[in-house]
This record gives sequence, structure tokens and C-alpha cells, in this order.
Amino acid sequence: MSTNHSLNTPCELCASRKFSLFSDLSETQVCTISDHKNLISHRKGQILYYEGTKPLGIFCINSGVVKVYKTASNGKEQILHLAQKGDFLGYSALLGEENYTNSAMIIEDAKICFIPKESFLSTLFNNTPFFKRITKALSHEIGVMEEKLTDATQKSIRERLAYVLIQLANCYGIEGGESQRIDLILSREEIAGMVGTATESVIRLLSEFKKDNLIDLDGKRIIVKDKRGLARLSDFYA
Amino acid sequence: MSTNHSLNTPCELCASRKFSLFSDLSETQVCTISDHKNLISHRKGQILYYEGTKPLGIFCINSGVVKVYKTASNGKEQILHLAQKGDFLGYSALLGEENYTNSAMIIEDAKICFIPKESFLSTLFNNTPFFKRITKALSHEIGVMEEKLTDATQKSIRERLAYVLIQLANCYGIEGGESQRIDLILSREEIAGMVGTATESVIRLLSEFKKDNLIDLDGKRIIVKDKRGLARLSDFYA
DNA sequence: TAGTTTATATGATATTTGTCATTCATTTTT
DNA sequence: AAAAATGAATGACAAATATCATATAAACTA
Repeated sequence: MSTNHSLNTPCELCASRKFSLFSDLSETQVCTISDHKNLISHRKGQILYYEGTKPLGIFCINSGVVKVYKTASNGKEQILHLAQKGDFLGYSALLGEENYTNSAMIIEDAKICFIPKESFLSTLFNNTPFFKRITKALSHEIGVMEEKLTDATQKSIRERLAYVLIQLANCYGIEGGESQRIDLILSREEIAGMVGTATESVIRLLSEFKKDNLIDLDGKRIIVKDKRGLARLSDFYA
Repeated sequence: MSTNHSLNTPCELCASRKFSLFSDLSETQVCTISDHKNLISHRKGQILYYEGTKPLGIFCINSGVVKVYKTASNGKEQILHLAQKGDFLGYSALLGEENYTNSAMIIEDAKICFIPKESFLSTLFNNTPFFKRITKALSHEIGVMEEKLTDATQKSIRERLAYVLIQLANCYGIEGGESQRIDLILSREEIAGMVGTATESVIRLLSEFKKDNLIDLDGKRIIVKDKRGLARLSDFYA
């Protein structure tokens, strides 16, 4: 990993802070953390951490996109979520006092700060509102996972893919009149990892969605043309 | 719900406390909680809470078994986990400051204490070790859910059913020489809800497992005869 | 730029799983 | 105890999805 102190924006000036769990830290506390952090890894393909290894701190994403995934026994990747600006990574392993339960890889060039365990935990334990905020995030995450599990067992691949496309459009969509261009390069294999299916199934369904005028394909890029139609198909009334 | 103060064992004398998250509360704190709790619902079939409703406190299971589940849009239940003696229910909704993300139903006659929100939270926020302990439990839960999600998308129904049977044998198994009798009445539909599949699929696979001498069926009861065989089949090297 | 590798796309096919229908067994109700 | 309702078991079938094979396109490398 490349560490670069000179590019190290202090947390107190960090633009992504207001989106993050740090948003209700006092100036002093932010500075304490800032003094100990390091700006690290930024290239696509770089691994932040591997499942099974010991967490030494947390990662705070300043820009870029990180995929958080588990490798199943059949070798396929299940993508648990995509993390972006303002998101924290690795605090659940730290607070659970266990090794990482998943791996994290940068999929879009990123600026990421690493905050060592000690300064993160001491700030946490000395600041009840911050601790509450983190706990709230953990609790919320459980609800999200319960939902994902239920969808995985009770919905079809078509429904799940449609839903993934809606979410991608919501997070990474660039407005263009009627349609939204998903501004994130994902391989078909990665999309399959998000849905939890085989790559070929994703390719086939994307072709079908295109034929049905729900989306357009431009190389790896996907343009969502009819979000409402996808929503109907996904059986999520969201 | 039936509330019965006379049967209200104080927490400080509760046998299930040592298994629970309360195990490192001080005597005084346990007593504070104890003074405010109520022993409630005990019959099979009773609902502790419904998804979407507002949590008013947490449940602490003294005895019995509770299924925690979500109802999917197709009407089927996805069982998230079975809770038993010493387990807490509903604290993630409380700490996440949101409505229940799942429902809970007693499936084996139970003694359950209800601790109101206020006394639980005030104890929590005034006792960092306890707060840490809860946070650790939440964090661990996330890892468990990640594993379940990955299994749901990457493993076959046969593998998942085999694994569920192993887990049930581990939790509720009564030793009988080579075999373990699962001492918990679950309908085929509920087992299907645990696995995340159709009831008929469970019935069919159980018949298959029986034919292959992995299990025996005695009415609703299941006897695990060859746990190692199930483990091989489940593709979990656990 | 040509050659090589990798990703995408599509077809053919097998397998898995779900759905519907029916029978049989077990509980529950009257 | 008889009748009714519910749950379990099984067969027949349909649908969804995975796998394997191959073709094409795109990306990378020498």
C-alpha cells in the first residue's frame, strides 16, 4: 500500500466528512483522529483487506468505490455491498473483536484514510454520541442484511437483477433526460456477484432487459431507460 | 399477552443470565433492570412483536424457543434465526432507532422477560463494558448474516438443508449413541423457511436423506444418524 | 499492429427447484 | 367416534437457472 502524508487532507477539512459517521464528532476529536490517520491505497484492483485477517484499524473512504465481498466455497464472489464516499469499512470486525468476515477491493480509483484501531476505539469509547451513532449504523446494517437474505431466498434472479440495476442507477446514475447512465464500471461477473448468480445468467437477462427496452447497453456501461418498469419487474414497491 | 409478576424471577437469580449478554452487569445494575422487567408471554404460537412496529423494549428469553423471521412479498417466511435461553431479542431495532425489521413468534413454550426501553438504554449508556458487549454482539451478527447470504446465493438447497440439520442437531440434539434426536418440533414449512425453499423441496430432500441413511424420521421429529455424512453433503467443513 | 488473452454474448442442454394435484396420515373439532 | 381440517408425502410437470461449448468482441501485450 502506498502511504502518502503530503496528500493527507486533515479530517477536519475533509469534504466527505459531513456524509460520514464522523459528522457528529467535535473539532477536537476529529483532530485527534486526523493526527493519526494515513491516506493510503488508491488504485483500482487494490485490496484493502482480506477475509480472515486481523483488523488493525478502520478505513474511511474519501472518494472512489470499494466492493466488499465474500468468497464462497465454489470460488464465486458474493458482493455484500459497494462502499463509497463517506463510508467506513472494517469497524464491525474491530468491534466484534474478530477477524475480517469479508474482503474489500477498490473497484474505482479511491482516496481512503486508514485510522488505527487505538485512536478510533479511544475516540469511540470517550464519546457516547459517536458510539451511539456507530451502534445505530451496525444495527441498521443487520436489518439490511436480513432483507437481502430474504430477497436472496424468495426472489428470482430476474427480480434481483432488476433491483440491483435500480440501486446502481440511484447511487451512480447520471441523469440524461428520461434515462440514467450508471457511471460505474462493473464486469458482468461482478454484477453476478451482487445478484448472487452465474455470469451467463446476468448477461442473458441484461440482453432480455435491453430487448424489452428497460435498459441500454454501451459496452460495460448500462443505461437505465425505464426505472419504473424495472421496479415493476423487481417486485419491490420501492 | 399475559403478564405475571408473581412468577417474576429476579434477574439476579435468573439461571439463564450467565449465558446472556447480562453476564457482565454488576449486581446493582441487574437489580435496576430486574425491578422494571415483566415476565410475559409463554405459549407456543404467541407473537412477541411484528415487523414494522415500534420497539418499546427488549425481550430476554429465559426458556423456550422463539423464531425470528421476515415475511417475504410472496407470503413465505424466511426464518432468520431461532432464539433460545439467554438470547436477547429486539435490541437491534431499538439501537437502530427504527421499527422492527422482523417478527418473532414463540415456537416452544417460553418464559420471556420484557425490559422496557428506558431501563435497558439507561443501563447500557451508563455501563461501557455492557455497551461494548452489546456492540460486539451486533457486530458478530453482521458477520453471521454475511455468511448466510453467501450460502443462500452460492449453495444448493440440498447443501443448505444438510447444514440446517447439523445446526439443529448441535443446538437441540439429544445424544443417543450414534445418533442425535432433534428435540424441537418444527413443521416442514418452518424448516423450509429456515433453508429458504419450498416446503415440498424439504419433504423430498428429507425423504432422500432418510433413504441414504443420513437421518431418520419419527413423525415431525428428525433423528440425525450421520452428521459427518451431512457435513460432507453440506459442503461446510465445519 | 499483430497476436494473445480476457470478457461478453449466445446457443444447446442438463439440472435444480418450484408449482400444482392427489393421496395418505395426523390433529382438531363437533 | 365421526367429520373436518391440516400437514406430510409423492408424482407429474413446468419453469428457472446453471453448465458447457463456442463464437464474437474488446482489451491488453509484445
